[in-house]
Amino acid sequence: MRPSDLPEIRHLPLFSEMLQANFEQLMQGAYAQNFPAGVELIHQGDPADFLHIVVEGAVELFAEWGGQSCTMALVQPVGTFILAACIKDAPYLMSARTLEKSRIILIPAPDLRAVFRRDPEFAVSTINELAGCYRAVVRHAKGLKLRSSRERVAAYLVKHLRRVAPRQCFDLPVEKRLIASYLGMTPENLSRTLRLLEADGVTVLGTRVTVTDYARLAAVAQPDPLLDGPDP
Amino acid sequence: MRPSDLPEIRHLPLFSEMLQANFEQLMQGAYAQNFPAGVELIHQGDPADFLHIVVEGAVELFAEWGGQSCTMALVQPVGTFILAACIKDAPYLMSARTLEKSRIILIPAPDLRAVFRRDPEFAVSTINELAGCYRAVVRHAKGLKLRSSRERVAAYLVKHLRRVAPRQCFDLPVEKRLIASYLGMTPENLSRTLRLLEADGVTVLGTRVTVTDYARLAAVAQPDPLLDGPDP
DNA sequence: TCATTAAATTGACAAATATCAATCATATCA
DNA sequence: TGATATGATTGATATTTGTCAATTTAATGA
Repeated sequence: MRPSDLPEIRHLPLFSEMLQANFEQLMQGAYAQNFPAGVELIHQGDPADFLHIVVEGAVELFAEWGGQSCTMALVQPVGTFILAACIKDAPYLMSARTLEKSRIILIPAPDLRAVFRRDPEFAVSTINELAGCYRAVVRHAKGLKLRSSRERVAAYLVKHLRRVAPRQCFDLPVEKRLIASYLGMTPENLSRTLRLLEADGVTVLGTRVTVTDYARLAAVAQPDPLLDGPDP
Repeated sequence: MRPSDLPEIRHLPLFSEMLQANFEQLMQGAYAQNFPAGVELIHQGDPADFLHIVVEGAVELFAEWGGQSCTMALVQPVGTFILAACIKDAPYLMSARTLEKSRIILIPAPDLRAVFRRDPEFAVSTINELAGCYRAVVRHAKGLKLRSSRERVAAYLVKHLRRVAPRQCFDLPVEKRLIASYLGMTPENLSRTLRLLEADGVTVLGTRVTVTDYARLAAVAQPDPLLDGPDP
């Protein structure tokens, strides 16, 4: 574990409120590992051994069934994943792979479970973290069921325009095939949809997204905090 | 609050481990209410005031956007809902309505938040409850993205055959239009799909489902605990 | 730099799913 | 019990989305 990792982790909402002694103990059992891009960190169905924290790089959470695969979430620094499986001591529901060269902190699941039994502040933080994760998946499921693929794409663009940059343009954070999979559609369908959205005030050239008419795009997306998350 | 309500609630995993004193305090602020069928208990977007517990009847959680609506979950006795919104003190992501005459216990959200800060056992139970809810939605989202509607219907039947009754037949727990909405399809599509599944060892007459060839149906559904939940 | 691989795009087509309308069945209630 | 409303089913059709194949574009590494 690198000394510079600690403050970053300590500042995560999940760890910021707990007692220093407990944090130190948690970190004592933890270790860091560097992975190249494209490494499968965990495989769905395996027993949950470690809470994972992405310190550098990017990780894709994906799911497989019947020979297919789909992206479920993207974790970027500094973020944790598969907390719920660790807590329930249950098999992972999702697999995870690095999208780029990544640095991951691993905290043994039993340590985690032991500490939140002792440290009420950490328990409260865990509760808040889980509640947040739950709400994020509910929003995602709502989007899948209530919006058409065109609306999902528009909403994705609006969301990133507001979050990543308040300006008229931004770069897509990952490959389009991942975005397509995350949005529950094929790459071909995404490609065509982006082309069609040019009539609604947005142009995509490579990874560069330029919004020429926000109102028009928003009219397609109908952004809603109950589907897209809170405004900031 | 009826005296007979208490033991039932106390036996819920969420409340079974906490100190009696804290349970009593929680129940002191709580109250019960009886509702006829078809009442909207909560509306998405409203601030989260109360944790809801269904003691009798049945409640549908649904979501709305752009003039459409879809079923997200079904809560039956004895079960809780919208815990996450209460914890985060955030707007409800889903609306809820009674499907039949129902008896609901309401626990003020601030009481809830106060008690799990004091009672570590309750905090741990809350963590487990939330982790379970999270995993349930993840499984639901996986099903929506990875399975076709035919496969979702088959999986739904297999799941209920194993859960509700180990025998060859059972009754659908709710109206077909709700099942369709829950599975992310139209009632017409569900109707046709059920007819087509007759070639795969299942017959549906009204609400009665009869499975004549489990192996065949299971071959369509490819049941998987990572999508359908644990076996029991 | 070029060669090689992977991703993105495009077109033609097929399949899945939704929509609309009509009918049938079922439940509810006066 | 019969009248009425609601849900379920069915057929015809439109729309959406996926699949397959071919090509272009971009990224990567020797």
